[in-house]
Amino acid sequence: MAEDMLTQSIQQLKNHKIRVTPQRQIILTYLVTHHNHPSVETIYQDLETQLPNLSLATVYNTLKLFVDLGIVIELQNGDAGTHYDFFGRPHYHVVCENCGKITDVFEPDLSSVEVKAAEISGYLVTGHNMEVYGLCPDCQKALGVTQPSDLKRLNLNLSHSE
Amino acid sequence: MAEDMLTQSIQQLKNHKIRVTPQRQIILTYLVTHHNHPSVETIYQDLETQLPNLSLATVYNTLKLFVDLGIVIELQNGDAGTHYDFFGRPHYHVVCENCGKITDVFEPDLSSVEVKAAEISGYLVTGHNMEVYGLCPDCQKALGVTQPSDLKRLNLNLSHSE
DNA sequence: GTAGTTGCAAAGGATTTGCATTAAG
DNA sequence: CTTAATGCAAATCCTTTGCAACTAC
Repeated sequence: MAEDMLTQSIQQLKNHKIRVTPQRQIILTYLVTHHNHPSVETIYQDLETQLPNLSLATVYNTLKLFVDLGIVIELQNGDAGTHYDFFGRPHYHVVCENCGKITDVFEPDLSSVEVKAAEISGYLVTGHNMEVYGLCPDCQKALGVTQPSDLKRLNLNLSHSE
Repeated sequence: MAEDMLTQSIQQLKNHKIRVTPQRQIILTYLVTHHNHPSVETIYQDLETQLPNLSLATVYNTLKLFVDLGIVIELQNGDAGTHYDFFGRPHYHVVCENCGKITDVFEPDLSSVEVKAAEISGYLVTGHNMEVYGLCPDCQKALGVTQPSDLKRLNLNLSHSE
């Protein structure tokens, strides 16, 4: 399964006549096997044992390449940098506005929204990115928030909280 | 209508005991009356006649404040900086991957996705942000692309184009 | 062999911060 | 008055770039 995704993505590189370097294979493998929505820095640190001379610039370049190919998508969670996620199956994300945690959600399918958006806007639609914001279960407990009205008590930098 | 939105947003500042300074009023008015999805730099330049001593830092601070209050949302379009949009009525955006243009779409309502995401993830959901990617009508013409299969001919940095 | 990639360091650019000054309530 | 907000400049941090050395094909 993860193997398939990896093989398929490498084939995609070959189709585009993009060289399959060890760096690209290792970063790709990392992304296929980790669902932790890593930042560039996280990927860089996690791979330093496997690739001692790996350059941050290479991580940046490689991720940009993967994003352009549609293999990987970019995410923001309110922290400083950009996070990345292998996009083998369409899904979207729920982001915790308190701790920045990102959770995958595979339902419902939002392709109908793409169709509708194309009709209304006249764009030739190629994809989408959905982010839902909220408080993750852990932060709800930690903050003593269990219903929407509790949010008003908080002086957090929570967006969308009226 | 635009007046209402402005009054309502200013009331929101007062409710939060946030001072209603001329800078905040002018930036808010700008956002309520412009649907051009401006960057910080654009806002800064457009307001320099009205507020000769306006500081870029104030624009940044003010926008961050408005985002935290949920009055305004942030958008990325692939260009360098962040863009902003007054969020008086829920809507989402279609972004051109070639020229960066951003178009508002007010249908369909996606609140049901929030509900579903909350059920699945256990988050207390407060909002969402949907971005649909594609080629705007102008860029379709300019590039001679009229159907999805034409995208394969392009060597552009288009994400999601396989 | 040769064009595309890498690693490194330096450069670039968006955003934030510190602090004295100003002004909202 | 009191405290938050502003403006300015410097600082910070993420990301990109230039270029010589290297390597996938």
